[in-house]
Amino acid sequence: MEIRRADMIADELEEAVFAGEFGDGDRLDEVKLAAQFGVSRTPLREAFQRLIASGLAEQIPRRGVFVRQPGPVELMEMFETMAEIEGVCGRLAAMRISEQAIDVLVEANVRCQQAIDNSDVDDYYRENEYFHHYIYKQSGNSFLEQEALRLHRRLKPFRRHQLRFRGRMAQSMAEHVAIVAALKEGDPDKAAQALRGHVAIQGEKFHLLMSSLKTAAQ
Amino acid sequence: MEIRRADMIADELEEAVFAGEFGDGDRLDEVKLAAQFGVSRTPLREAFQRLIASGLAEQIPRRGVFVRQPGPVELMEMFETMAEIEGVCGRLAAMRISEQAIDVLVEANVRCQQAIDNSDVDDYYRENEYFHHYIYKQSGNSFLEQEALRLHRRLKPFRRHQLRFRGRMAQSMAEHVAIVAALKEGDPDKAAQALRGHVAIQGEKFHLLMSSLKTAAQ
DNA sequence: AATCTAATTCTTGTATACAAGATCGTTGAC
DNA sequence: GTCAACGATCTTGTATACAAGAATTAGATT
Repeated sequence: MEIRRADMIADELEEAVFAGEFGDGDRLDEVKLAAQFGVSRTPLREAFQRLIASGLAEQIPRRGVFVRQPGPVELMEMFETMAEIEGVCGRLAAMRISEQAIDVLVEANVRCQQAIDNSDVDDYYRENEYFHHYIYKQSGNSFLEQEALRLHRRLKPFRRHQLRFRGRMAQSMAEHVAIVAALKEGDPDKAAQALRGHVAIQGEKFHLLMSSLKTAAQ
Repeated sequence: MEIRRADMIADELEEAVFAGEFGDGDRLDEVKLAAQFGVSRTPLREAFQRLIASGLAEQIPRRGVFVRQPGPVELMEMFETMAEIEGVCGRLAAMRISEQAIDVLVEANVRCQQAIDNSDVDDYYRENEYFHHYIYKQSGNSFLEQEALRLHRRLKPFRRHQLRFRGRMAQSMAEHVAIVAALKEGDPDKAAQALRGHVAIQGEKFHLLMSSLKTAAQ
């Protein structure tokens, strides 16, 4: 399907920006990157337009394209927005979720718990992601689901570190259980609140995020 | 600032898609549009990438770029998402808004009421937009604000018709008053609910939207 | 030494050229 | 008459060429 070099380059560049391979303000050098990817400038420039439209880079006419990494303030705003959007997904899901779908979430939580028992952070991470994505879907609103996925993906690199701390997985797990309970009750406000609280950056998590930012900035 | 023809073309094409000048599935013909804009294919293809990244068009490799107009289902989903996001803005604004900012909203509502008294739909529309945008800003989260503005803008062409019906402006006005009251009280849940209800498509509005869709589809 | 200026070099933005896949129409077989 | 195969034509994707604005450097002037 994806025969266009430009598309693949856009994906790779996006990945590179997410991975922090470019710092804030770095210029995306057309000729250097063209040489690196072994193509001409044309497909690169098309790829750039995608990054720009996604807010990953900024273009200054006649000067070039510069990557835009979120600073601490924007990052907090993004996390707050994510928390609120997850809350919204929970609100809608509480009204629409089926019994079978609840069972799926329960099973996902079982696998989460197993990952904790095995102290397998990567596995927990994967199951946790599945849990959240599944709730997005249960909002019954695929437009909202896509928006949630988009933001979730954008924040992924910054969320990574958060679980690797004493007690975080267990607490996160307990919150998952509360979320499922609220969904099972069909209580929209309770589900929204549970998800908001689960995702929000507060207390200890704030400091973890900030310290991870400093190491990433180097 | 905007010296790039590609940027201007992207803006114009976006506007054209919003205005419904292209139907769902219409192919964006590179050579025809290039002739129309009086440029070569290169800047056009860069502009396309922006539309694609914004979800306004879809690219099928080696086949072309096709505009993607939301159907009734997606449109309902978008309006529901808008309602929820406005609710979120209201929730946060209720916790953060200042006295002065509330005064600004009160004044905006006065102008709205004047527009109603003059039966000036366009003026009401403009003031209404200002009211909503101002609430986005009062969320104190500029990332969320931008997301809200983006979706608001996307839905603009479909919202246009809704006000042109008997009693809609008056009811909308009453809801504005209730929203400001909830914000003044500093009650997040009440503000959220008021905004959700104000924006949501329900009852009569649903039929208006659907009928406007049919006329637009021709 | 510092600064202003002019010439050179680099980089971006757009046009054009070319290669390869997709579309369409025609012909021929059944 | 239908369908399949083939060729002509069109369209896309990428490379290259060229023009113009930006950055840089060297030189002249104070």
